[in-house]
Amino acid sequence: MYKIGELSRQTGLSNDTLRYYEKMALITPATRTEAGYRLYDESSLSRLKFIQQAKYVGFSLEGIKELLSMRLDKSHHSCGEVKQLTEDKLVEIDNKIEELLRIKQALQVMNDACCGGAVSAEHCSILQALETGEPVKREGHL
Amino acid sequence: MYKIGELSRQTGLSNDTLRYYEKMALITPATRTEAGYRLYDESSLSRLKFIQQAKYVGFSLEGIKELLSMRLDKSHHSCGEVKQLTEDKLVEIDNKIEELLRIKQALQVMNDACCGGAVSAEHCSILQALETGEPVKREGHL
DNA sequence: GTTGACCTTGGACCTAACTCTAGGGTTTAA
DNA sequence: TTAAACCCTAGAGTTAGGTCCAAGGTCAAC
Repeated sequence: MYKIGELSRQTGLSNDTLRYYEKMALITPATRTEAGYRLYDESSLSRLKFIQQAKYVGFSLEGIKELLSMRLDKSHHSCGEVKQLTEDKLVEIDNKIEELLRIKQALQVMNDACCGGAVSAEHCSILQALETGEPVKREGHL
Repeated sequence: MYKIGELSRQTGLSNDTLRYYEKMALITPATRTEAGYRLYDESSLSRLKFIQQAKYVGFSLEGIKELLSMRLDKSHHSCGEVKQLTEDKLVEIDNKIEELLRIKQALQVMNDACCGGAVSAEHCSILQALETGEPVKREGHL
């Protein structure tokens, strides 16, 4: 049985974060000492490893809570249910990527059109593009 | 001169958002009526269009503040300064995209390995992968 | 028997960009 | 003259995922 500091060392999560996860109902200490100290066992540790892994692949704490409930009661959940969660997450990630690519594209066009030199920004094509919403073809002084 | 509601209609931003931008020092009404009503002119409108465009290409309000100060005093800023901002933003976007691609890749591997059927999640490869941090090659029952 | 490391709680604070509320004043049209 | 539509302010609330703080209890070593 570990106290919170030991679990913190094992997982790399701070004491505060562990208590926060408890408040969010992601983990619970196996028991408490008479003095009220949290005591954790191996299952807490494996649960936390699971949580960290799920975080690493982009799940929010809410999503992780769902995953954990399926993990805890595997026999009453199907592969399909679990896979739905990862598929939803994949769609979400794809949308974010697409949005970022849109932004990147727009920025890139503006950026490429600008000379970037020490010349005054008077005719800067970036500022002009932001002004109009239209990409500028090429800077006049080039 | 428009009152705030009119500017709101012109820009699609809420009154609250306009007042918020003012508090963040992004805009200022040209003047006020005796009763204290904000009155805006064309320059406020063009400034807001600029802000909206900059937002659209991923700038934060802080970043926009920098852009605005260069826009306001173009002769004392160089193209290079402006371009630096867009280049920094591009790097930031690229990093975010890369992180999302990493996540997507990890999720995709897990997701592809799972049968996703109505079968019990007892041996679900997704749950196993989250358990171990190792992708599972193929589900046993396949 | 006291120092220092550890643990407890409740609650405040952080970021970013709003959004909403309460309580009140103004303008306009019927 | 009154009702609707508009405007004002200050300040609280929202989201996610923590982080920090104060005030205090516990435990081990020296």
